[in-house]
Amino acid sequence: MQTVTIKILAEKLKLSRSTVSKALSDSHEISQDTKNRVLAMAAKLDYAPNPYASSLRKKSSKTIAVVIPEVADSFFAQAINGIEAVAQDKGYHVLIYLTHESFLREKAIVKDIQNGRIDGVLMSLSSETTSFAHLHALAKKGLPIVFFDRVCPGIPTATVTTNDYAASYRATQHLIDCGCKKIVFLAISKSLLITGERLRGYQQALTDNALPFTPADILVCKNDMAHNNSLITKLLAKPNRPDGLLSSVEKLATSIYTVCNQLHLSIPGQLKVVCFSNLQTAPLLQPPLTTVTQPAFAMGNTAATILFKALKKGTIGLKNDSEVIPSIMMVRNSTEAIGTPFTEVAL
Amino acid sequence: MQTVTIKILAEKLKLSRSTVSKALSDSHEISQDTKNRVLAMAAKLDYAPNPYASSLRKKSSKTIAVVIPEVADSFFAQAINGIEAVAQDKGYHVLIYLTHESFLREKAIVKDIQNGRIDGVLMSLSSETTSFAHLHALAKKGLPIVFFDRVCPGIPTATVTTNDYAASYRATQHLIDCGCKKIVFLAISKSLLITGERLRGYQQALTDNALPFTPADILVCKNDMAHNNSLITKLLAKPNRPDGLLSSVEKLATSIYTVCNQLHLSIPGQLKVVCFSNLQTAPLLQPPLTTVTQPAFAMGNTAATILFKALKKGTIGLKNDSEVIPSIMMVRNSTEAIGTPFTEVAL
DNA sequence: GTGAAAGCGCTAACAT
DNA sequence: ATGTTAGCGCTTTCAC
Repeated sequence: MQTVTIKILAEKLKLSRSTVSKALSDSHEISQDTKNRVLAMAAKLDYAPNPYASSLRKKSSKTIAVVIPEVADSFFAQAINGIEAVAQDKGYHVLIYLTHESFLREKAIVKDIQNGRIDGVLMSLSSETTSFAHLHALAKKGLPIVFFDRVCPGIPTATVTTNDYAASYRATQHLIDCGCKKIVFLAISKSLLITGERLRGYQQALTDNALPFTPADILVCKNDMAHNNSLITKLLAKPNRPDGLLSSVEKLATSIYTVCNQLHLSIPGQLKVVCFSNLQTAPLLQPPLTTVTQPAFAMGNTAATILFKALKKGTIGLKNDSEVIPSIMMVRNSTEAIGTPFTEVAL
Repeated sequence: MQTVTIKILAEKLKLSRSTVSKALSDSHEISQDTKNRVLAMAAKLDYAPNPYASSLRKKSSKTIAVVIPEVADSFFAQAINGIEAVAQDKGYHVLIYLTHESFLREKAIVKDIQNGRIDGVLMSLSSETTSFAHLHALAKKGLPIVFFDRVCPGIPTATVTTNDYAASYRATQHLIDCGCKKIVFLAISKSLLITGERLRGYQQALTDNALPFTPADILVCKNDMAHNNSLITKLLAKPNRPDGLLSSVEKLATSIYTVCNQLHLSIPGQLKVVCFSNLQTAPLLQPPLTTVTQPAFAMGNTAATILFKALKKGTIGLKNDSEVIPSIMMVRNSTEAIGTPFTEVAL
C-alpha cells in the first residue's frame, strides 16, 4: 500500500510540491482556491504528513518528555493528567519515561532524550539521584526543562513545587496538638530537596514546641515494600516506639497500616499517622487517613503550561521562575478520635 | 552551539560519512581499527544520532504508542509498568495517549498516530467506543496493534485479556455463597466486550443458582464521580435495595464505600461488595474489600512482548492469537464477617 | 500566486 | 575496507 506524500498530492493536482506544502500549512501566499483543491485532495487520499520529515527539517518535534519515578502513584498519575490536558490542547505528544527511582535509569533516559527527539522536558528526580551532571549536560544543550515536585538544585530553570516546608510544619504541629510526644519522620531519600524541606518543617515544629529531636527519629526507607515493612515493624515493635508518624511519601501509608494491623497497634489510639498522599481511598481506609494532599493535577498542568509557553516563544533556556502551589491538609481519624468531623486545613 | 552530526565526525576523522555511519552501527565491513577511532571521536564530541533522520530513512522509529483510558487507575498504571519494562529492555520509546473514556479523543488520537510516527500500538478501548471504523483504518495501514483488557471486536490481531467470564462467575457465586439474594452488577459501559463477558458470568451464576435477574439489576455508571455517587445513592436508598454488589470497575469501589458511609449502611452486614480492582489499598479499607485482582503487570508485559516480537519479525499485521492470563479473587471482609481469614482464590 | 532547488541528517545501494 | 551517490518527505529561500 502506497503512503500518500506531498509529492503524490502535487502530481495529482498538477502543482508543485512547495505549493502543496504551503497550502497545507495555510500560507498567505497561496490562493484560497488552490488551498481548497489541495485540502480536498488531501482528505480524499487520506494524506497524513510524515512527522519525521517535518521534524528533521524544522528541528522541532511537537513532542515532550515526562521523566518521573513511577506511574503507579497517585501524585504522578494525577500530575500526568494535568500535563496531558495541556499537551493535547497544544497538539503535543507526550513521551513518558519511568526511572523507577533508579539513578542509573535516570541517567540512561536523560542521555537518550538529548538527541533532538524532544522539544522539552518535564521532570521529577529519582530518589537515588545525588549527582546532577547528567542534568547539567541536558540543560546545556539548550533543551527547556521544567522540574516539578522533585526539583534539581543548581540548574537555573523553572520549577513547580508545593509549600513543602509549611505543609510539613503544619502537619507536625497537628500531630503535636493531638498529643504526640515522639514523632518519627519517614522518607525514601535523604538527598531530595523536597525531603529536606519537609524535614525542615518537621524539625522546626518540634523545636517550636520544645520537643526533642534525634537523628534516630528519621526513618529512611527504600523502593522495596518488603524491606520497608520490616523497617517499620522494627520501629513500631520497640518498647519506646513513637506515638506519631509523619510520612513524606504516599506509598509508605500502605506499609504503615499493614504493619499496624499485624502488630495490633491501634490508629489513632496508640499511634497517630499523617501522610503526604494523594490517595483517592484515604477517606475510606481503616481508619480514614489524615493526609497532606498535594495539588498534583495543578502542578502538572502548570509545569506543562510554563514549558509550552517557553517553546512557543522559542526561548533558549527557561526563566528561573518558581511556582509554588499550596497543599491542603485533610484531617481525618488517623490523628483524631473516632467521631471527629473531617476538617480541611489550607496551608 | 553546533550539533554534532555524522558529517562532522567524518570530517574530523577524514573518513566518508558512510564509513562513519557503518562504523557506528558496528557493520562487519568496517575494520576494528576504524571502528575504534570513530567510537572514540563520537564519545569525545558527545555525538548523538538524530532519531528523525534515522526514522525518516529507515521508516521505523523505535517508538510505540500506548492508548488507554486513564493513567490514574491501578490497572492501567500497573499495565504501563509491564509495558515499560519490556520497552526499556528493547530500547523502544513509549508514547502515552489518554482517551479519558472519550470516543472523540480516541478517534483523534488514532488518527494522529497513523502517520508513521510509531511502529506499533498497544491499546485498550474507551468505554464510549461502539464504532470501530477508526481502528479498522489503523489496522489497514498495516500498523501492528495488540489490544489488551478492553479489546476491539472484529479486528484480526493479537489480544491479551484475563478470564473475565470465569472471574465474574466465581465472584457472583461467592456473593451467593455469602447469602446474597439480590445482586446488582455495576459497569461503566454496556458496549465493551469485557463488560459483556463479566455480565455473562454474573448472569450465568444467577441462573445456575435459580436466582432471578432483571435488566434493572444492571447499573450503568459514567466517567463522572458525582453522577455515579448519586446513581448509587438512589440504588441503595431504595427499600428493596440489593444485598450484594458486583462492580466490574475499580473506580466505583470508592463511590460505593462513600455512599455506604453516608447512608450508614454496613458492609458486609447489610451489603456485600466485590469489585474488579487492583487497588493497593483494598486490604486496608474499612472494611477490607474483596476483589477480583487482574494480572495487570503481566498483561501489559505480555502485550508488549507480543508486539515487539511482531516488530522484530517485520510481520505485516499480527497473528490472531489471544493470550488469557487468569485473575485471582481475594476474599476479604466486604463479603464475609469480620474475623474471617483472608482467602485467595485462583480462577 | 506558483515553482525550482537545496538541504535537514541519516542509511543503503553500488562502486572502487 | 572505504567512498560515492542518491534519496527518505518535508520546508524554505529565492526566483519568476
